[in-house]
Amino acid sequence: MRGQALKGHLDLLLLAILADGARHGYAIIDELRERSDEAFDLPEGTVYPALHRLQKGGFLSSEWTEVQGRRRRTYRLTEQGRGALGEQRVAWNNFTEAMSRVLKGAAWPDTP
Amino acid sequence: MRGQALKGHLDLLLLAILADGARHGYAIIDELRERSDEAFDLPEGTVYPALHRLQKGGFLSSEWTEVQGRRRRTYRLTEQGRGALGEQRVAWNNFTEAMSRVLKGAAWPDTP
DNA sequence: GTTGACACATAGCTAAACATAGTATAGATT
DNA sequence: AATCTATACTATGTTTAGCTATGTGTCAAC
Repeated sequence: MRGQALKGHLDLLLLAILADGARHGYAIIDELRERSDEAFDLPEGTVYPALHRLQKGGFLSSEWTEVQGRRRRTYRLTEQGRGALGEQRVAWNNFTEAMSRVLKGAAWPDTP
Repeated sequence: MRGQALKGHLDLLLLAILADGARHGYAIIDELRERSDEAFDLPEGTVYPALHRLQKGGFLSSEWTEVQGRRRRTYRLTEQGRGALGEQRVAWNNFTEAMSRVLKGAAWPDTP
């Protein structure tokens, strides 16, 4: 996927993944890749800072766990995060609808 | 509409508007606002630099016209711009489909 | 003992949307 | 006459957020 498409929509993706249950960062990356059919193959440098930002904003909580010698930081949605997910879903729907209205008006270059 | 949602999708919008015929910057802003039902009310500081960027990239051509004492720079799609519009439409579809796949998996906070 | 998957962190770059301000004309309002 | 509003473009600077790059460390496999 071309790079900057998900600008501004990454938070929604992360919140949506975590709405299905608490996960650690690496697992979130995996699941994003799988659910999107490889479309979203996000680098760690994208996801980890975003998770930190969301936690700082109060949308996520986290705790350290240790699994077979490997430390993991497991994130889960807060109440506020659940609310934000709902809002961002609505915003996403509004956005795509506005996009379609604009795109619908335009002539298709490939179809005469 | 919340500001930064269209990050990375503005070019597609501009190309789509211009696919219906040549227009000058201010008219593009107007039509974007109308077609989107006020959702996209973009400031000039967003649109004009984007038009310059698209022209610099070879996707648009422009010429000065004078209408009732007011100078206008009228933009039109180049052949390359028409191609880019097609590509970006496909990319947009892929993007929204990937988003829905991720969002579909997630539990809705409002619906039990 | 080196490679590769797992798992996290962060300093710094960059692009792009946006804020802000400035220039200038035309027409309506005061 | 003066001011305001809409029209129309330009330039400068800020900010945000995704990404690159790099570093740390564990474990299993080869």
